[in-house]
Amino acid sequence: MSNDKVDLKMSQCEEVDHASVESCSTHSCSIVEPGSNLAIEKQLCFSLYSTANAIVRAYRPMLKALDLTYPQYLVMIVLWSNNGINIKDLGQILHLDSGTLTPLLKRLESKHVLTRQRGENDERVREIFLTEQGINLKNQAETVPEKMLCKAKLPLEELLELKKGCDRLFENLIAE
Amino acid sequence: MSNDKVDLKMSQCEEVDHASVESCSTHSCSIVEPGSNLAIEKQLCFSLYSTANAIVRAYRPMLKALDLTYPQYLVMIVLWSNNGINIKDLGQILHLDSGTLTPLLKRLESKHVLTRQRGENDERVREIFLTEQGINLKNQAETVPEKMLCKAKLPLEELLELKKGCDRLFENLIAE
DNA sequence: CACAATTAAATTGTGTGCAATTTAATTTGA
DNA sequence: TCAAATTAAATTGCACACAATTTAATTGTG
Repeated sequence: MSNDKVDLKMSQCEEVDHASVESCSTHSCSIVEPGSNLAIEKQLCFSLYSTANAIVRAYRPMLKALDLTYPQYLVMIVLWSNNGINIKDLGQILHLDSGTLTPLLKRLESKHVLTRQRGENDERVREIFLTEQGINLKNQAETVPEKMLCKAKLPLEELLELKKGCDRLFENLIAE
Repeated sequence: MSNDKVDLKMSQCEEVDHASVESCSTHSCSIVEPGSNLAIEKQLCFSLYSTANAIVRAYRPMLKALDLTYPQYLVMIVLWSNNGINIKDLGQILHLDSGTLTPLLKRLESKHVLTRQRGENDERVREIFLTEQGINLKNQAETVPEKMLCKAKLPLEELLELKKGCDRLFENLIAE
C-alpha cells in the first residue's frame, strides 16, 4: 500500500546514490521520474506531517466532548501532573513557545479550567493553576487514550517502535 | 532518553491493563502517577506531533532560500511531477482541503511560481500550472532532501521503518 | 548603588489546517 | 427540459505554530 523509500539519499551528506530508487505511487495521477528525490510518496517527512495532521483530526471528535483542542488537551495533561507550572517549563515539556502558549492559555482561562497567576517572588513568571473544573475534567479525559489506541488499530508493540523512532528523530532535529 | 509506553493501553478498546506502566520522566518537575494513561512522555501521538513540528522548523532555513514554506514546498513537489493538476487531485495527494490550498496557491501565484487557470471543459475546476520560474525552482530544491537526511542523522533503514509505521498509522486513522 | 545584560511573557504578523458554509457550474432524473 | 442534486472551489471563522520584536522584571557587575 505504501512505498518504501525516503525523502533523501544515502547518509554522510555527500554521497548520493542515484540508483536503487523505484516503485510506483499509491496516488492518482503522479508520474514520478524514477530516481527523483522529490517524489512525494517517498518522503518520510511528508508521511510524518500527514500523520500528525491525521492524529489531530482523529482526536477532534473525542476532545470536542471536553471542549478542548488537541494542543489544549496536551496542556491539560501536563497540568494534571504539574499544577502551578510556569509557561517556560510548560513550553519546555510541550516544545512550544510563549507565542503559542500565551493565547492558548488565555482561551483555557476563559473556559474556566485554569487561572494564570503572577509568580510570588518573580513578577515576570506566570504560574498556571487548574480550577476545580479543570481538575475534574481529568475524569472525562481518562478514556481518551484508550479510544485513540482503538482508532490506531495497530499492535502496541508497533506503536512503541514508532514512538521510539519519532523520539530519536526529534532529538536529532532539535540538536541544533 | 525517552520513555517507551504509549498513550493508551491494551488493544481491543475494552480491556484496560492498569499494571505494567512505570518509569520516570525526562522532564523537569513531572510527578506522574504510575499507571496513568495521561502521562505526556508516554504518548506516541505527542511524539509524532512534536516531531512533525520539529520537521517543519528544520526545513524552514533550507526553504527560506527558495522563498517557500514547507506546505508550499510540498505543493511544488507535486507540481513538478503533475503540472496542470487541479485542486481536488492536489488535495487528495497532499491530504489537504481547498480551505488550506486555495489561499496557499494564491500566495504561490503572487510569488509568480504558478498560475491558477479555469478548466477548459469545466469552469468549476482550477488547474495549476507552473511558470518558468516555478519550473526552474526545482533545480534549487533538488538538494533539499539530502540536506534533510543529513539533519535527521539516522540510518536510512531506520527512517524507512519510521515511514512505514507512519503510513500504516495514517491509513488506519483516515479509514473513517 | 546604578545600569547593562538577561530573562519571562506578551505582542505582532504571517501562514497554515480545517470545519462549516457559500457560490457557481455541471450533472441527473422525473 | 429544467429543477434538484451533486460537485469544485472559495469563503469564513477559529486556533494553532513560530519568528521577531517588545515590555517589564530581575540579576549581575563595576
